[in-house]
Amino acid sequence: MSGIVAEKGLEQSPSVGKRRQIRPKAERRQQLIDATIRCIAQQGLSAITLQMVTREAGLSVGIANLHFQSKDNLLRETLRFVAEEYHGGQIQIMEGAAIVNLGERLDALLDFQLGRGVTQRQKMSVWFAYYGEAGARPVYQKIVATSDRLAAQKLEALFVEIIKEGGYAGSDARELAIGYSALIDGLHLGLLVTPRELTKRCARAVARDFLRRAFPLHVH
Amino acid sequence: MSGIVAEKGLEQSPSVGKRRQIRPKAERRQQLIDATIRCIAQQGLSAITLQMVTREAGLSVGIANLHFQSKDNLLRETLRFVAEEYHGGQIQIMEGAAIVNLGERLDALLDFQLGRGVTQRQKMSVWFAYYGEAGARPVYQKIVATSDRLAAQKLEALFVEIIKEGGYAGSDARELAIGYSALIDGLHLGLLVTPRELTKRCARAVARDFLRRAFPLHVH
DNA sequence: ACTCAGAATGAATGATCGTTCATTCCTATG
DNA sequence: CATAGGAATGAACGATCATTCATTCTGAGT
Repeated sequence: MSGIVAEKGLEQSPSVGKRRQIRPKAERRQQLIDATIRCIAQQGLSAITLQMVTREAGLSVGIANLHFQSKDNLLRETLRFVAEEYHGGQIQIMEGAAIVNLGERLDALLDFQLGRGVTQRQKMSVWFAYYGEAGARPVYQKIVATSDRLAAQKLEALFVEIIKEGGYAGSDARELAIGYSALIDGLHLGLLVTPRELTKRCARAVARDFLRRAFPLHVH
Repeated sequence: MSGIVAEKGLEQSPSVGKRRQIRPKAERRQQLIDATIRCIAQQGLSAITLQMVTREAGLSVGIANLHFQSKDNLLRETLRFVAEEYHGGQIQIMEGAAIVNLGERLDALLDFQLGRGVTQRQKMSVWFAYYGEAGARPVYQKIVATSDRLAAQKLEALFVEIIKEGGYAGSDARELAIGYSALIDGLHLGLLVTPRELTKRCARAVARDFLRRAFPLHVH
């Protein structure tokens, strides 16, 4: 169903495979993290329960504390996974040698950030669920900041190249990178909270418009 | 201390005024909403408790269910209050006749949205705490959408005027309004999650840069 | 085929939460 | 001053949660 994260649909079977299976630790951890993501997206971070997560994973309640020492730790590791997946995907595009043309690289980045897929909405929910708690929990701030910083640096470096290539005078790469990142975050928020009034198509157009005003020679 | 919302500091007294007071219903409701805002900002939405809120308000536990029928309802009304305060403030600036110059009106709007004050950070926490749950709770989406729609319309109308006055060809007011709103939201997010890497001064500069590129004759 | 390290289970525990409601105590009204 | 209406209280209750751990079961190594 979801395609990207969940490779196995075995544990969903309702009343058949009751036979317990022993699997390597890393696999179980990922299985629980995936279930946590689905639960947060469907029920919210404040309503999440270990019974809920383990049932979604098709496992028993005790296993969560076996592989992650506590519920808090499971939530932290889940955030770390989502953050690294999102920022890692961006970084891969930005420093990937596959695309030489800088304008096309911008396009690829935008496609990734506002790309389609049911998964995307799931991830957005998780993303902002943690952001919402970040104000009260410095641990979340720290986890996000770690991978966020790297992506921000790569984006700034890409903008530096583009500014140099296009000869855009009076443009500050750092300021533009902060602006673009904030814009994407804000569009994600709009897609999540008011999906009726902000279509994905419109969000893409808005982001593209930002880039066009900044780098007219490279976009469109 | 906080100036805008909390007018009364009487209930903070720790061990003195134990004498119970009877106050009008509307006042108690607001008192509880204010306490809820402070608690969410400090502890997070997922950790909030009625005992926590009522203690912060200097009242007994039962009073929350007396004035709001349930905890869920208290949280909903708190979100409604914050949303209307934020969007109402914007609308007041945008349709206020006090400022005739359109460029100055933009400045005032930006000052309001990225203005200083301890209160601001408290409100941002609450704001995103609810956004984080919006994916799983359609009620929150509805509450925010109600006041958000109005502010979005007013902003678009302001941009239409500015585009007309400045003769900015090829600019879509609706698209720009969506982009500007998203940018502000994203900057708020950055200020909340990575305050070390995004100063308020920098956020202002980024937002101003966006407006300058869109309306060069009106800004700076 | 046998064994055993350790993965997996789920009933039990104690803590905490939202909600209720019998009771207490203000205060407006006469 | 006396009184009634209702605002405010907080102990009590049932539900639910995270966490523990004695027990069961698996599967790779011999």
